[in-house]
Amino acid sequence: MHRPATAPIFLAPIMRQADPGEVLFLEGDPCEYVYELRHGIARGVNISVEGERQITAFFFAGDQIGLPIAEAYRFTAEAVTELCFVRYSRPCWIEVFIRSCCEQGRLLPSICAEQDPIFRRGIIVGRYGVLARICAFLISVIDRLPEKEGMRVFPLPRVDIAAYLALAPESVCRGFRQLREMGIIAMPQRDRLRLEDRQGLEAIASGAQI
Amino acid sequence: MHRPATAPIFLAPIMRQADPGEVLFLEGDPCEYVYELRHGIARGVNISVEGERQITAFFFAGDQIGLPIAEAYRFTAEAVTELCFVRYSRPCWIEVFIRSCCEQGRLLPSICAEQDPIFRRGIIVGRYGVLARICAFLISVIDRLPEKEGMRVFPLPRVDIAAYLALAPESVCRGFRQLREMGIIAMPQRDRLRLEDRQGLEAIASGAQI
DNA sequence: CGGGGTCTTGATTTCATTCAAAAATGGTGG
DNA sequence: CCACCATTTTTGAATGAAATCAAGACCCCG
Repeated sequence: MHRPATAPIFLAPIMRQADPGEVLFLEGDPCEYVYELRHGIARGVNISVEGERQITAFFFAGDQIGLPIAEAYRFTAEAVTELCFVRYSRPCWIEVFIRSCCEQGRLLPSICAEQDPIFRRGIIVGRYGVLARICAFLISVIDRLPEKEGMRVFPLPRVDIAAYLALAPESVCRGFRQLREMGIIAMPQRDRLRLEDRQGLEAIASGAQI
Repeated sequence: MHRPATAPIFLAPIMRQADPGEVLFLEGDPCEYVYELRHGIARGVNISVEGERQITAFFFAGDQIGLPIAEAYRFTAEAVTELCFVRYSRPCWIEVFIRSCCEQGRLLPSICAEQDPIFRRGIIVGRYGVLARICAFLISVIDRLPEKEGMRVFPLPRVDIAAYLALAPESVCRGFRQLREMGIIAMPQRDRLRLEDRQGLEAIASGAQI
């Protein structure tokens, strides 16, 4: 299991659980804890005044989320699947952070690890075309999904993928079908996925015409 | 090195300049310097393999960009207008960063200040509709534009706005026209802008139907 | 006073959303 | 184990919005 370089420094904390849909923390709340995912998938959610819901990132086992970079959390974090996680209090996390800054002289994978998915999502959503977005999305998640009997476990609801890609759920569905018909992916069930043609996927993701 | 407590955090560095279009640093290059803008506007650019160009952020006077959060810069930085800036070497910046972490116990506006615009852009681009995106964009920049004779100086090329909003330049143009006709903004010249109806702007930005 | 670039406008085409409905899935209780 | 229901997913057809295509206007600079 992937784990950030800071993890071993912490004392073993209590392992906690969350059910699908459960909220870990709310956008705007003061950053009290940093959450470290051990198992399962979480989503970062932002809701506009008018109720438009965007998923700004998906997070996986090994990710730390809710870093106290600002005073308040910048997104709401919810469990997508059953979740196992631990959490560190803000002062405790900052202490470890600073120590590891001093020792290693670099600003830590941890900050990067939370910011990067958000950054990448911006670029994915900025692409033209349903297929390009879906492919770019798949590339960014496929390697972090657990494997089972030669297939990736892909438990993300279509609605969530749509909210992440800024598309209608129907468009997501049609996109997946097209990729199946093109022989780029296999999806025998909703939540099982296998990459058949990585090159093709990458080509479409980076804007190649079909 | 001994320094009185009242001393400015950084020693006064050399003031540098850049012309429109000039590159400050390139995506992928190792983070050698942090750039602090003193005057003018810069853009963060990401180019896909196929040449699709996205502007992932605009930066203004007071912003620090190119923070060494990862080993390499995650975007290319270019001057949009004439630019004045200073820069700090990576080790120097990190030293100040850590000290200020320790003293204040918080992770600094500085990181936030670079990440936030990128985060916000993701949300803007994730919105449906040309007008909603343009309005959300205007809200995020209008207060950072310098004022002149009762109008904001708005020197961003339409092409850049389009690359930022993931729209065609023509759509940006039509959007601005519509906002003008609705009496929400005034744009007597390309690079002059006045907000006539902030509430209206905010309403459209957050998804209100017209 | 040109001339190259950016910007704006209009007409057309393309593509994604929407609307509507059917199929699949998962969970529950008999 | 099966029938039933609620929810999610998938599919098809129609609508609508933004991209594209093609000119024309404007602006800056020499």
